[in-house]
Amino acid sequence: MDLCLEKCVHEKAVEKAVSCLPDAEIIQQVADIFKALSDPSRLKIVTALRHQELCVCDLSAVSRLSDSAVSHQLRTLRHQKIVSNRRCGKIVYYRLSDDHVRQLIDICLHHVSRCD
Amino acid sequence: MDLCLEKCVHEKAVEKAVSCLPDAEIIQQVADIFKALSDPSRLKIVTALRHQELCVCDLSAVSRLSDSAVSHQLRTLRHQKIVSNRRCGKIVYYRLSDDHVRQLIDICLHHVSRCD
DNA sequence: TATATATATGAACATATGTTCATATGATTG
DNA sequence: CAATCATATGAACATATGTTCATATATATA
Repeated sequence: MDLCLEKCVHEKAVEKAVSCLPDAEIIQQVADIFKALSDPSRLKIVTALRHQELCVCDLSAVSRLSDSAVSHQLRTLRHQKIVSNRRCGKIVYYRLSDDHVRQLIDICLHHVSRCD
Repeated sequence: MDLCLEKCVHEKAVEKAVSCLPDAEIIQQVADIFKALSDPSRLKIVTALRHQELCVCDLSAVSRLSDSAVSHQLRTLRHQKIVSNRRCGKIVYYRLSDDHVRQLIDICLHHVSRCD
């Protein structure tokens, strides 16, 4: 362990950063949201849901993944409360839970498109 | 393989979603940005840099990670162009490259704090 | 009730990832 | 130039992750 606690160079700045840093729990929650969006398969699913709700089968077609793979990924997204669903007979429709997700994706798409 | 291509339920919606879906390359780039932010250690580093630049040693202190671990993570963040650096003698200062990153983190912090 | 369809889940496997430890590089100072 | 400090990197290891395949559940229909 070479934790830089005494030798640290900019004491004032470090103190400020430490005091502004969110709790470990909050950091973990934010990390979990980003993680949910960090896989291309899940990102395709979420992006496809930006403008409309779709069923699992639709999402398989759009993402070109197996139904099973989509279902597994939807579970992850559900657990992170990124998507919600409603059942209508045999069919389960998924939608984005929250507009924040839409914003995150839009910012990133903007970012990689260099439109700033 | 049980790709749902013929049986797909909502042809119109699927077509629309497919036509709106960004290229695989763009999806991958966006996923990479989210992935860079999906680890608590990297997220601590990036969050600490939200309001000021800090050197590696400072970042070790703030995040309570070893210098080596911080340096490895900074490399990842550098490769994703999330942070930039400047050298000043022995010391290397890191800062966020782009305001988009700040926005992403702010939205997520807002989101998990349920302030909507 | 039996069958079919849409979705969900568990186990297994291969691959990716984050940390540590050892060591290297680059810059300052004696 | 030698020593020291700040940072960077490579290898190794344990853990996490995404897909597939097999199977289960839930709903509709014959």
